[in-house]
Amino acid sequence: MLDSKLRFFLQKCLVLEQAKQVHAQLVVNRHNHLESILIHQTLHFTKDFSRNVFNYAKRILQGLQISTRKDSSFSWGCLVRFLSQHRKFKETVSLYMEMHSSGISPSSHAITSVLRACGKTENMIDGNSIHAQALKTGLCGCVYVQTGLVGLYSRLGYIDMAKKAFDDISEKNTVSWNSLLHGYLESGDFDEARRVFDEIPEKDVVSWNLIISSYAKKGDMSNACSLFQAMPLKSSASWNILIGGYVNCREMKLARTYFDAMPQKNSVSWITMVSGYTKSGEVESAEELFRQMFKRDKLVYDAMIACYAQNGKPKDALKLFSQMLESSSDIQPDEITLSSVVSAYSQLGDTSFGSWVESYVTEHGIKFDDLLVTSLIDLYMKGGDFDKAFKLFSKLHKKDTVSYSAMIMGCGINGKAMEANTLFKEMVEKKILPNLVTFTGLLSAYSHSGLVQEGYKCFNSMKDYNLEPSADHYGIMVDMLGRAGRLEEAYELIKSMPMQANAGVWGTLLLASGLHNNVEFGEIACRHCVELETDPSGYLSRLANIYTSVGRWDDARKVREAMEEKKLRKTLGCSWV
DNA sequence: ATTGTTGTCG
Repeated sequence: MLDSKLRFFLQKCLVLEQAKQVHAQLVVNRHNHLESILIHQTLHFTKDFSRNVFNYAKRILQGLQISTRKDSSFSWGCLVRFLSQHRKFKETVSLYMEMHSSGISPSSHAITSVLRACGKTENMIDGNSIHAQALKTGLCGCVYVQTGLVGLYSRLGYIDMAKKAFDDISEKNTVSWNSLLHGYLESGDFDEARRVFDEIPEKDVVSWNLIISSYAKKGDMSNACSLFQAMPLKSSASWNILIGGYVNCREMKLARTYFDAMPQKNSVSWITMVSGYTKSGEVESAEELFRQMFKRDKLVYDAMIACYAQNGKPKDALKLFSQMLESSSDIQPDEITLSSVVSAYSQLGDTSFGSWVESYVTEHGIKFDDLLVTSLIDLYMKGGDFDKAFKLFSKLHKKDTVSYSAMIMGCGINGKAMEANTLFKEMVEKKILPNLVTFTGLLSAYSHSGLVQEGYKCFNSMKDYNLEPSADHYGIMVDMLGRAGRLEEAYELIKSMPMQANAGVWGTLLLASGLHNNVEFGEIACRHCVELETDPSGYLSRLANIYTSVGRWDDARKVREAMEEKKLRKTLGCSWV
């Protein structure tokens, strides 16, 4: 009688404080066996992750004395599942291991949760041993556990093992089928995936979403779209997948069409659109959407801050960041937010923010991951704080193309050719492939140090890495040759460019011509600049200076007059070439 | 309970 009353009361138990009161009652009345249910209820009704609730539940669990093996297995399972549901995957695995070493046999809840966690963290080693434990404890007859195994092997790319686990399931449900489908898609076996999809007896919305998502990822939007139209019931995720597909193809107009047509937009829809506008550089459109958003979560802020940071608007990024800090207390920046913010500060050349981030991270228990460290390396290198940058660089768990490029780029800006060269050699030895940014850094390092021969060698070696020099790379070469006084050579290099030379490249030649008082190339360069830019006054005054420096006062005066009269560009262009 | 969609560094 009392049991059922308490049970009923426990179901109403939503908040930690209430749970504590009930717990006290249970202890007084020695209802130890109900404490497991209390743990379950408390965790079950905690929608957002709360460290307090978790610690509380764990404390009760450790204090359980007269509980049966079955009770504690159940409670541990609830706790493990709680962590997994709130995406604390590393902790999920360690809690499971703690349970295992306490001699508690796992429940099916615990096994499925920990399998999921292993899948998400790509932890095959623990995944395998958990598989073995499931076999030993006889839980491999449970569909959920078996499906969990299919999911684990699918996610980690062991499609043969996934298939084997799938075949072992006697009563396959749709989730089992979907997990297998996911496996074939993940392993890139698209034909088999399509066969599995067609074979699924009762396709649900996830089955459709999986196959549509794979078409969208391949960029095959016509198939993605026709399947989308064919599916009987669409979820928000279905729409988001389609929108995401168009975003990946830079088809922002179409993405917007579906976004506008979508009946129930969720946060993912908005973020997908904002990040799409970010990649295509349409900052105003992103802003427009951001303004329209009624409820902004952390990820939306992250997306918008990244939008500003990636599109050369660091001040706007910082403004939004401080707005985010002020807006509400439950939105807390994490390592992802901070890496965009650091990138903004880096563009402003403000190194002082680095120490703020470093203390903020330790104070708030934010993960200091390689991505955030890389953005700090960039900040310190650009600001000339090489000691800090090198220290962080050595602390990276895994050095990759981006972190090496950040280092080399910093060397380039600061004219450290030796260091850049050493870093480059190091990365080649480690088989880390350089990319266009790496070479931008290297070339500018050589250019700043006047190492023309090295620069040429480097420029020519780009094709060995299947890299096509961009206009910027040509620009650096022109700068290097120009500074060395090899203007003719620089001009020839520009003429050999496979793409149209931009105003930046010609402007570099103009600058170099001024450095060496060379009228011939100064005129050529200036003519091109005037053609390419709307406001030519800067270029014209440079040319005028060149005329002055060689004593051609008349020409200098003509150019200056023309500038003031604001004559049409065309007229100007013809008058002195 | 197990599956699908979103944000970060050069």
